[in-house]
Amino acid sequence: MRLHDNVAPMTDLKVSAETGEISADVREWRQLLARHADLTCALDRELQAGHQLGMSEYEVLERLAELPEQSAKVQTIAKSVHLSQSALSRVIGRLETAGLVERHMCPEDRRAINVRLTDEGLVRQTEAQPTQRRVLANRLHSPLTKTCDAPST
Amino acid sequence: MRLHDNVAPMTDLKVSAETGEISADVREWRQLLARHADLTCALDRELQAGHQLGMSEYEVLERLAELPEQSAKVQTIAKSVHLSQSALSRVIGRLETAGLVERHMCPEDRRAINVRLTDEGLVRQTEAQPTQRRVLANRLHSPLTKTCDAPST
DNA sequence: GTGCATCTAATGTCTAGGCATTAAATGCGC
DNA sequence: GCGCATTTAATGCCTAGACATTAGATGCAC
Repeated sequence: MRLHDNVAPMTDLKVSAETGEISADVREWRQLLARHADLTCALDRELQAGHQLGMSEYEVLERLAELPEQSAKVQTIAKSVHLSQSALSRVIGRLETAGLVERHMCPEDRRAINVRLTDEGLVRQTEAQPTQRRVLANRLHSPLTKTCDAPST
Repeated sequence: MRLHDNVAPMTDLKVSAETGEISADVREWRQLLARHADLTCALDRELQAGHQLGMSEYEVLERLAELPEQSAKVQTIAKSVHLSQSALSRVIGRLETAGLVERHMCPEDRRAINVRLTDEGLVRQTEAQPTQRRVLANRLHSPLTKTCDAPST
């Protein structure tokens, strides 16, 4: 679960010192977890089934496709995606293997790598986008039954 | 990423057929992802550092502690936690090894397992709860800088 | 009773992803 | 120039968790 080093050192602050009650925060947190699980699950399944893409792969493709130059340094991508640097490196590796992006050396900084969307990558992202949008539209504001069955049929 | 079988078969529905724009849904989805990553990361880190508990372990302890009888069948717990049946079984295994819960056979249905919070488990959950509440209070509505650094100091 | 479908929880296996380390490149101090 | 800290991306290693399978228990049909 843990992510890179995102977390501030703990300091104490208003703890409402609840005893046994379920606080509003906890209710909201559980809703967030439920929504996240539902969407993540649906997106992953539909992107995989329809376009052979995992959610992280799609996210990276999408970020590249949004840029006018359709390429970016790994570091830049890292800032807009919730993945550790190593995980991102591996996602890019999978995308490269699949022929959807290419890795190129940066001439001006030879430590950095430029990741460029290939034509096929753009096609794939363009195909997958409606799937993602449809899932979001269907589920982002749906009632949340926890057993998240079939609200869209 | 994928979860059990939560997902409905795809059917087409209002796709707003956006072209290149970032839709409101996408913005909302990215916020959800960011919030989830931030909280997950912070909770996991603080629960681990302060109480030797992962987030999933804590969630299960909390669910049990909320029940008057402080025990439940695995199946029942599964319904309130976003884990596959196998993952839950392993979380319970870790909790059992740590002495925080006990597994007992159900007399009335010998397939089922009753999971009971031990005294130590209750103590641990009680100690950890303020940590969880503090993190939620600090971060659940904080501005979201994506590089989620130190909003609480 | 004997099958047989169903349900329960545990486990084998695999992948994604996190942390730590590494190698290469940079750039600054000297 | 020569070191040395910093930055970049890749990789080794490990854990959590998902899917598939398994073993045991149940219960119904007959």
